[in-house]
Amino acid sequence: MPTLNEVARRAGVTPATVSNVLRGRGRVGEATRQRVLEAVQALGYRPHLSARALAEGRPPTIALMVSSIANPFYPEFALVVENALRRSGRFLIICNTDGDPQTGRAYLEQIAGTLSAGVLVMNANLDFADLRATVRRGAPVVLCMWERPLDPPGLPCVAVDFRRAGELAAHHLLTLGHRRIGAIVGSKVSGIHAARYDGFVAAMQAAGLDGAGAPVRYAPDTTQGGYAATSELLARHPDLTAIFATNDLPALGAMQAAADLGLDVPRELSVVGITDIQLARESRPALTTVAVATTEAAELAVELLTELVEAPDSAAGATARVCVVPAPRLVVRASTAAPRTKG
Amino acid sequence: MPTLNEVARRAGVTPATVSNVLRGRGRVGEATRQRVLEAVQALGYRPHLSARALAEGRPPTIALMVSSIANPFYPEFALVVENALRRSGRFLIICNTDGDPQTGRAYLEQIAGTLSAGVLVMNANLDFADLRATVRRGAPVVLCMWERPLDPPGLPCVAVDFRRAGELAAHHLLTLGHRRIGAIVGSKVSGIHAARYDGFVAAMQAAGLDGAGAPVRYAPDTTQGGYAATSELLARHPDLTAIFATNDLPALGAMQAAADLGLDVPRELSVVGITDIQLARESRPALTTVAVATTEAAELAVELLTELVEAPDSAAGATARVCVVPAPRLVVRASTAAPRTKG
DNA sequence: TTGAAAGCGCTAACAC
DNA sequence: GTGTTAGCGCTTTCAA
Repeated sequence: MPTLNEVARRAGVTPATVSNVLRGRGRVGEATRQRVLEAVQALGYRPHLSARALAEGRPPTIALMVSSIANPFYPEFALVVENALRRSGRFLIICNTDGDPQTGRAYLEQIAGTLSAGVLVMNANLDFADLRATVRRGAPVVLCMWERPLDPPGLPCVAVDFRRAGELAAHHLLTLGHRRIGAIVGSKVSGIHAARYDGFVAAMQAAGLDGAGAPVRYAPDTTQGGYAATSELLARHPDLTAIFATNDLPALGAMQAAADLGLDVPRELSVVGITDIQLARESRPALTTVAVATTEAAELAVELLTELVEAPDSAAGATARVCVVPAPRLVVRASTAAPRTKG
Repeated sequence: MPTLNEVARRAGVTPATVSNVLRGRGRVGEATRQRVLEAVQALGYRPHLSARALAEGRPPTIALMVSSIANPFYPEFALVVENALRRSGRFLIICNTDGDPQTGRAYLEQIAGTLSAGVLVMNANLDFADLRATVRRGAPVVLCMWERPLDPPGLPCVAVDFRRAGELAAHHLLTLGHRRIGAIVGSKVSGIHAARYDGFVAAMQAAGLDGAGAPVRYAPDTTQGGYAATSELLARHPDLTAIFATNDLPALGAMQAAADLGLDVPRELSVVGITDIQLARESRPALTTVAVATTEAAELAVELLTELVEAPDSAAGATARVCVVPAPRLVVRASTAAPRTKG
């Protein structure tokens, strides 16, 4: 592969000039400019990105940390991220942590700052201490889809009001007339779905019900998790008329469980989720859910990170800016309906 | 961030020695070894991957080209790829081509050889000429999931016998007693699903039916595509008792169309797909499909590419090795059954 | 407007 | 065993 030097030689100029031409820096005479361009063309020259990364002090690369890219939510997000990065001439490294903080730390230590200029963090179960260390090492970190806008994490983040999302979902069920509602909370209590559940509880209480006392199960954030949780809930509380799930995947699992139990959704059981992933539209019955602004969040996250990466690095860490995306909104589909009149 | 040099200074040795210690090359005295390790520890040193890439002449990175990571098949594949790479200390760059050869070429030209040591190609609609140019530039290319083992593409590849998969799927329907079967072929005729359709036609003919004459629709490789194609097929040929789709996504779309038409699957319409993606298990009814060895293919692809990347580069391009994964196998679930007796 | 030169952080011969 | 010396290909002052 031809190098800058070879191009320079061929054009009868120095490497510095070629560099200037290629990146539009510094003044270059139109004649030399042309000669350089021709040489580039003739040789099929492409800049060596690793060399450039070294010289510039930062790679054209961003890392996206996820627990598993196979979770149906992540690819939708990653797609937008990749597009946004591509537009700015950057590239995307996918880091699967397998939900293991150790793996996450290993990734951060290896590539942050040396192979990736910055880090985008989805729900990857990372230690905040590791993230802060990463920032100290000079690689900005942005948290994507932070759940509680009012309770900033001390790191730059894009926040989504998931508490509100929980409220909206619960409120929808209540409005339909449901009173005996079971809740499925993805990941552990202290986990990131707490805000969504808080919203549910609040909406229930606002309706004069004992929200915190409603049947609840904590389950892995998967269809299987939702399936198992629903089976249990229904076994223990056969009178439930609706299921509130903090995420779409468990909600989809709830619908499967209902189907396997011979329960008609929504006639005999209503199900509502949160997020509005692609699958929610495609399931039968289609899932009623609360849509969050995924695309906007992804774009904001990239924008924010890009800014930090390019910032004169002092200002970067100090800011810890919080961007809030548009409010979640209810999307009514076919998985919810008024409860059957008893009898 | 501390550099090799600083570590060396602190340990009272030269950079070369530190390098040797860190990568276990060359002989180093146990005492110095310890001192170096301590210095590394104390300073929190991590190698600068971009610098190393430059010096070694190749980055620790592999590019995976896909048309869109949001296609449910890719993340499953990418997950395995990432894991395999991680085990060998490499990193994964995701390149979405949006199905556009131009975008694909731009990616290849930019990163192949300079930011990624090699390229893994899924069905990303790339020009073969561009791929060959990439190889010439020194970046090995491996085609993942090549469809026709008997018809190698002239590039190293991992092949899956999709023709056989098509046969298996069709044969299953025929065995159940179906005779009026509609086919949905993902992507265009000349496209990569041709082998699967060939298998279908062959199986039909073997059963004494006019395979090539069976109702067929070409559709985008998506649920929507399958939905639309099924609606059309059923409108035109109300007597169809089964749908054969060359991929799971369109098959899932077919089931949705059936549901929306009030047709019971499998009682009134059987549906079979190919691939066995996660969703196939999770749909209701669960999809009968032909499983291909995705995991094995992903691992083989990484293995093959790694070999080529590390090869003394002359031998690399010449080989064009073809690895074949285990044969596809039928997975019977709930979306297929014997056709209803007429009347 | 262009050139010369120093260096980014690391590796790899080869010499001691 | 350990040090010396050259780069890898590019960017970026600073001079000319």
